[in-house]
Amino acid sequence: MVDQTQALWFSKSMSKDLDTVFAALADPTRRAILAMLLEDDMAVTDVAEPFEISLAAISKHLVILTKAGLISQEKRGRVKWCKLEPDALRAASVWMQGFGQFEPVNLDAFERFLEIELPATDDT
Amino acid sequence: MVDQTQALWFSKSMSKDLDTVFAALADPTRRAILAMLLEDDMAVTDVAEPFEISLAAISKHLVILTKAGLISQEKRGRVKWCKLEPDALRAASVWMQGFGQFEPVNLDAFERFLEIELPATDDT
DNA sequence: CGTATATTCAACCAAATGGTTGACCAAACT
DNA sequence: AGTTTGGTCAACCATTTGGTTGAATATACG
Repeated sequence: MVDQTQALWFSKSMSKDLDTVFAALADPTRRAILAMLLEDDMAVTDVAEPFEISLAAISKHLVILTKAGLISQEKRGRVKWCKLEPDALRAASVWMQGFGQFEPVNLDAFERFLEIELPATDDT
Repeated sequence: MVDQTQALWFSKSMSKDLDTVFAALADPTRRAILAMLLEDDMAVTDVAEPFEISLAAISKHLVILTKAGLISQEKRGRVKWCKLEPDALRAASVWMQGFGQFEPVNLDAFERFLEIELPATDDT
């Protein structure tokens, strides 16, 4: 039933983390923003420019991405710069990789994999 | 590695795919269900058993997971069996890998895994 | 047959989401 | 100083989401 492996991905902090990260990634506008930031850091106005929605809407998206830890924002002068923080994707990536190894035989390997990878990711 | 996947992120169908997959993963109940199905196929009632919400709510979650392609459901007799479909996670994994500028934790192992698994693409 | 079991459906509800607009504040440029 | 620029805030709106309940539909069992 519920074994030790599951305790890791059911842990409260981890689960809340994954909630916000996956929810942030579920919106195409936000994924597009992340893709833009992959090329370079950008000011909020420049992030908003290619989209047809209002600047305020983009600002909200950026807040969501920031809360998910997927980007960081630093204000220099009156300009707020947005920077990709790909580390936040690691927890989600690790979680997802567990489902790739679908064969029950590989479950032990996944368990070991989690124990190695998770401590480097989440220590809040 | 980045430019190869780049075309994928912007394609409309892919984007809609990612919408539904990431949205499905954003709910802790649904992730818990996936984790349960990792161990074995299960009937809807058995999936619902450890949760405190109603069976109907679980049934809805299973519909969402099915639409995202993350599970499949097969009705045998009056029992509907739920089966994990980890292939659906692959698209999301690949998308996330594009942001893999961050120091690869163990993503090279994941890449090798992808190369092994990708040709064995089974249809639903 | 009648009844229990497995699952979904339909109607409803509260809360969250993604968007708008206009007011607002702080920094920069004349 | 006054005005433009960069960005957020607040109030609103429509839609979606995640949950409930009770009725409905199969399928199995005795």
